[in-house]
Amino acid sequence: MPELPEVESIIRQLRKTVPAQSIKKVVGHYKPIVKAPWRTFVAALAGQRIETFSRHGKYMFWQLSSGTTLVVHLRMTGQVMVVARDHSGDAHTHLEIFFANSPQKLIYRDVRKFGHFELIPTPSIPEYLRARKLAPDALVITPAELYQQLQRKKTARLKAALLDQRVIAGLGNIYVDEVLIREKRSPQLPAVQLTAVQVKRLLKTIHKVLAEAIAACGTTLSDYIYGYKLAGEFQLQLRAYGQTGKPCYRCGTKIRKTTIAGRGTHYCPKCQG
DNA sequence: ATGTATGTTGCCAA
DNA sequence: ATTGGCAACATACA
Repeated sequence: MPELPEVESIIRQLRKTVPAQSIKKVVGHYKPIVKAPWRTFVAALAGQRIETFSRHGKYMFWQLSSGTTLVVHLRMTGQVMVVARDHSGDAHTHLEIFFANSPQKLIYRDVRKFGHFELIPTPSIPEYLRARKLAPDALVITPAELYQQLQRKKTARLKAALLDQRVIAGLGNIYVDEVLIREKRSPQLPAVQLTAVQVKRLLKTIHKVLAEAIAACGTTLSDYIYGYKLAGEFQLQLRAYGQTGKPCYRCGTKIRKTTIAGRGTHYCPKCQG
């Protein structure tokens, strides 16, 4: 579910709401969410404060006072939220983090259990990104870098290339479709065919769409940020994703849906060829 | 009811 | 080396 704008919205909310106190207790209801042995995880968190929250693409980094960082990836359905200490979780609540002297707790909920928590030394964050071959974040990457990555693609279509986190980090299925319809660019186009000038314009559109989505607190339905007073209102501005059969905002042609690289792809057959 | 789709990513094999 | 397919899991909806 969460792409760059959603993760950014969540991080901003966490900065405002996660207690500054040290962690008092960690409870696991479904421990495989955590990559480390459970005892190791509990020992690493106990007594630490979560000092900073940062993001690269869809990865979150929660920096602990001890010099360890918690890498959190929500995959499709992960949710983190701060709720009352006595809030009773449902069957999908897998982790609970309690703080000293705080009426609040931080919980992790994930219907599909794809998300995960990892423990790494804070100084090795760059190494972690390198090991995953993660491209620069979509808000940071330069036109030249994006062009270079797209040029390396032999046959991949633009849609598939933009979903590839080793090309540009942070875009997912929703925002790629939203960017391409605004750019009047076919998702089927071989990525390698874009010129440097076209890539520069494409990146501008990427920045614009992401900025608008962040301003709207993301797209995904209210529940992704359940517990917060944030709705995720970018869905009101969707022009392609989920709009199958509806008129294109630009020319009125009906939006079509197809499959590219295994992903549902929404596009205007007239504007986007 | 049975099959299909769902925002992600890593692993597999062609 | 690249790329597409599938699995990990649970739910909603034709």
